[in-house]
Amino acid sequence: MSEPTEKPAISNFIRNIIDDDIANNKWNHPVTTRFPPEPNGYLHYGHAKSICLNFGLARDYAGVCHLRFDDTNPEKEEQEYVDSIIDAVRWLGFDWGDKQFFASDYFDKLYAYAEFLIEQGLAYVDSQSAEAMRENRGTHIVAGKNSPYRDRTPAENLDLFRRMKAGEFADGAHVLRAKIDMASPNFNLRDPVIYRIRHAEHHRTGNKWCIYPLYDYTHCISDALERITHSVCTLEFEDHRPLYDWVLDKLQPIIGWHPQQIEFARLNLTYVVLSKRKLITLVEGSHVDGWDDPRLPTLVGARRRGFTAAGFRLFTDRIGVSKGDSWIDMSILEDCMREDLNFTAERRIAVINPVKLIIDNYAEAESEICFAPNHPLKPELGKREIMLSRELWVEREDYMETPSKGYFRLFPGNKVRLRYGYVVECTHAEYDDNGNLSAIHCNYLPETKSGTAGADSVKVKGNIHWLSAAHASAVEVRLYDRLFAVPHPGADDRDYLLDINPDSKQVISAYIEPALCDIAAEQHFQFERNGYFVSDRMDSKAGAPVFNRTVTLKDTWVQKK
RNA sequence: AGGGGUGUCGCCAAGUGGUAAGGCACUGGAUUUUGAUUCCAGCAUUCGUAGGUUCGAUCCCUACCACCCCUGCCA
Repeated sequence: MSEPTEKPAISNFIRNIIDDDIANNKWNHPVTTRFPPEPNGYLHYGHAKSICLNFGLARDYAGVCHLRFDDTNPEKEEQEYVDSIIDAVRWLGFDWGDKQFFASDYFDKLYAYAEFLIEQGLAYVDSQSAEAMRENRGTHIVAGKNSPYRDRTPAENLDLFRRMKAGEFADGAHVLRAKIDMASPNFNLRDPVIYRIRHAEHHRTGNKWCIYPLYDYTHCISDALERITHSVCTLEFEDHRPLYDWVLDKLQPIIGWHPQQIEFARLNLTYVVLSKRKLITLVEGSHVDGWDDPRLPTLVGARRRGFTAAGFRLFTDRIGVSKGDSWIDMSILEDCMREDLNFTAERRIAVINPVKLIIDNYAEAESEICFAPNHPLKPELGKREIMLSRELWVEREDYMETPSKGYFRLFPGNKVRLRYGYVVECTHAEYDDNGNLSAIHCNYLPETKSGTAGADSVKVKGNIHWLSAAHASAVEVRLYDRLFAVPHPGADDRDYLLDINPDSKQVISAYIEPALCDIAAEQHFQFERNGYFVSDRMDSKAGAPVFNRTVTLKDTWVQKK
């Protein structure tokens, strides 16, 4: 077994473009990408794809990837989100050195370039109302109408624009528009607004500005100023590329750099929702326990769930990148987490759904030590001691009064191994007044202790985990499952809230090895035969960890049933 | 007077005028004190459909079909 490494990347359309550019020495500049979030919310799995893609490209081509906050909308953006985004990208394992920028860093330049466009007759101040502008924009089949203000002179525009900046006008009184083509079949070119008046405090520039540039104008210029070579964004910006190119073409004389915008298909994942609007509803409607709920597809949630950065990187490589709309099944992500955790996580024992197993021929007062390896793939991690005694906790699912075909665990007359301990033969079980299983009885075979010469003298198929009832500790464990019960929540205009999986969170008390009580927060373990768990980084307390189930182990037995 | 994209195995995804990579899933079989892991083998005569060009087409041409995106002073 070797460490799961991220394989050499296979060809994709973005790499092909970069390879060509390098072959042609197009840039004479290191490959430079950027991850450009707007700090107005929490990052989710979809962002992880973009982050791994952009930073991965920079890493593979020995270039750099900038982290740039697209903070041009003062009404929505907050420092809190900036901080959480920084945490998330770092957590995913990437580093951007001093290449951290804000679009708001460029407000002065953006403004100066706007004056340049006005002077060139390429932008004008429009004083129509928002409604009038919408009406005059036209439709799919009708060309837009020119604004009555479209022919203002550069001098008049300059004067108005400067007064907009000076705060002489109310919000919405005027906008600055690029003068392109109101009849263009591409709406983005029907004289797009590039500046609007907003008397609002900005999280970084405070009250310095009351006019703010819009995305299409800001993004391309920010890219160019940072000498980005490949500006990778999602498909819905394909229609914006002509505008991206228009702005940079017009500004070529003063900026002299023109990155290539490349669009890829955003991530679609089954069994979750990724739209910001829906995530907000889930949080505000208390369908989940906040933005870092382990069931939510946010990165803060993923981290609490026990998902790992390496797992996300593996996932990104595994799903590839293309321009085709596609749906990735949640099982792919879960499997990536298993693959990482299988190598990474130490093994421990926990009994999640306990029932007593009584070894009738084991002396009541007695107990003994058994040894369990901490990681079957890494013997260098050593072994730990586990106490065995007469009364044990085992999983309810490990007993069947009348076994179904192929079942090879506990049932009367059958032998199984108590993992790392003895082979026992099941004799009978007890039931309470309600008919529920209350205890299982067995006898052990003293010569079969694991690690002794006679260990293999009796061959058994079944192998179950257990904990000494007298020694085990009880802790809170949260069993998480997929948030939605169907692959495509809300498909066919159904209310997606109706598709929520009612059993996505189960809080239970489970038994664990006593030493586990002292572990630190955010430690990953495989609870043998149960799955991967992590000590919750928010709710664990000294001596009293809380465990979150990250993902179960693959189980071909339940599949067969 | 609409425009921009995408269609290759169940799910992703390479490829490209010379006869369909890879991964995941799945199915066998081996190993296994986790029904896990690991290992080995199998898994598209076919590339949305129909025509055309060509010795040869998934690739070029034509038409058609399906799906996604676009009329914020959001990003």
